[in-house]
Amino acid sequence: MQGARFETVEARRADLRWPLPKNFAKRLEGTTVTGLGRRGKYLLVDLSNREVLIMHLGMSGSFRVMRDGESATPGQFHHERSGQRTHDHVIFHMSSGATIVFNDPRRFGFMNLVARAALDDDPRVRAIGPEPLGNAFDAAMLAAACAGKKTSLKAALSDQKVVAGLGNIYVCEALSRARLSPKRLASTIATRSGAANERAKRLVTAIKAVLNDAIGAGGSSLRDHRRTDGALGDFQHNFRVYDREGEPCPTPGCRGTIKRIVQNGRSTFFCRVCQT
DNA sequence: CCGCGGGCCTGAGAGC
DNA sequence: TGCTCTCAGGCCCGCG
Repeated sequence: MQGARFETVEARRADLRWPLPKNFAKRLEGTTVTGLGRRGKYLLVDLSNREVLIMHLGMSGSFRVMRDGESATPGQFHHERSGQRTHDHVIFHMSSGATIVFNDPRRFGFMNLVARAALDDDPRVRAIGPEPLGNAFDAAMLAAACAGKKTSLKAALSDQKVVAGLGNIYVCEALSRARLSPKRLASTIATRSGAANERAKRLVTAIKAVLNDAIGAGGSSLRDHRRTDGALGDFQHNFRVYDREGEPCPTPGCRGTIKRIVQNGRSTFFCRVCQT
């Protein structure tokens, strides 16, 4: 997409999580992509008309990139009926010859167009916390964001204002690696004590490591996630706790069993023995 | 202000 | 076979 022009845009369904903006396809057609970026889980496409295309995958969204006449291998996708993929809601035909297909069975994803200048003032975008893989994200920064929070560590890490980009899987996995309980009060990694500082450091190290490992493995394909070439990610095979209720804890020397509990309406997987 | 529960959607899998 | 029920990678909204 970088440097290419939108030649044709197909909006096959206008009702994603929210309605697509007025004249969505027409506003995109003819513009050129001047930059591609991301903030937290928001995908940002800078356009030559000074607008930004904002996209979010929600729970089940994925992008497929095809070049020239390439088509999907039969059976490569879920949601395929008699050769036709269902839930292909938006299709970008680019001047580079690439076709980008947005597929989203549950339609919790969305797309929007806003003026570039307005984006920086958008309260939602402004509220997004630090990028976890950035150099600025360290124990002190995480501790500051957790200070005074009267909520669980699990809920704090899931809060995009505390740190950007962590979802249910990677919060569970980071807490497992850091050997911290998801039920622990978030503020207990932020008090002015050596122990709290140690916990914050361990957690930051774990967050960065799990994200780097997952990215290296192409992400976690539980159901809908695909890489842009259609291939499955592999990180689901490396989960320590997520979706592993009843299995032995993988921590060396730990005799615990992975438990599933519900926090804030979401499943949490963890080991009560080594995660304290 | 904060935290919580419900809602938005479709599909897969379990149990009967 | 087919029904009902639960659960799923996220986020917004209204309520207390």
